[in-house]
Amino acid sequence: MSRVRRTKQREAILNTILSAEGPLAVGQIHERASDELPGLGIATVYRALNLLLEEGKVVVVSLPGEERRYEAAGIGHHHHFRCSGCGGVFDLEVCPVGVPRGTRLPGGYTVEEHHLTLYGRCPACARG
Amino acid sequence: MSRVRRTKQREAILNTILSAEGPLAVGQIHERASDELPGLGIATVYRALNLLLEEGKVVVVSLPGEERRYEAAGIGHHHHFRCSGCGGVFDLEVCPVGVPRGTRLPGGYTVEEHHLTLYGRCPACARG
DNA sequence: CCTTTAATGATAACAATTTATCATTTATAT
DNA sequence: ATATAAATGATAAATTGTTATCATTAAAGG
Repeated sequence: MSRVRRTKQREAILNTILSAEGPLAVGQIHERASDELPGLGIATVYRALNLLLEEGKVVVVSLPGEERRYEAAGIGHHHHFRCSGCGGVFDLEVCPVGVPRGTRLPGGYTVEEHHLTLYGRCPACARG
Repeated sequence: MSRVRRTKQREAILNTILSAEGPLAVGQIHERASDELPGLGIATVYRALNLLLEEGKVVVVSLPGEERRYEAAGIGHHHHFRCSGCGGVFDLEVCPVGVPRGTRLPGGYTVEEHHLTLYGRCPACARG
């Protein structure tokens, strides 16, 4: 008996996420996947995202003060850049944080993880 | 003519924020200030916070995926530690981020600001 | 001590985001 | 090709967080 079916909606949604320059918000996913599949319902996007999360194919990315975004799972430790011009969020490869796991900070705080967001201008917005 | 009045509610709310170990969520502010002033309404907390923001006495702090928090203004550039044990958020003095303003990253991104959150165990939760 | 009116507390109203409902469509095993 | 039930799209409903409303309370200047 089959359980989960393969549909063009889910395919379009996953493709959108996999080909993105960084994590996307639900509205962005809906917009972009709708280009490929006009008429796509927003509820379908939410359902597909929850399924992809359960399957471990996608992870949630939260930036401070912003709505949830979604990006492909398995791209390892990385951080994000938020452009103050276009509002876009991009994956970065650099990790300029000098606090490895296990570091004990003054005050007695033991660091297990960190979350960094860089803000500034992306190349396209740099001249504007 | 007097404009803004000095009330015990606002005083309790500001005291709560000034004496906190880090930024507090609205609910926490309400709880703590209610200890000093039983019966305090949640709407009053919101109103006081908006006033304090306008006056520049308080600033908003957002951690990834969490509701807004509020802390005293004027404590300069700093970051936050979030304890995975008690859920508390604490101010840190360290800034272990090696990306000064103006840095140009590979990919052409120009950094203007950064936002760091460290996760781990606070001293009190370290043994638990 | 009065008077004025800003502030409060309770709660309804809003706004934004996510989930539930349900009739219809469609993937897929036979 | 057909039957079955998962998936979809439209929309209502539920959540969560914040603001507006309004009768009552209480700062604070005279």
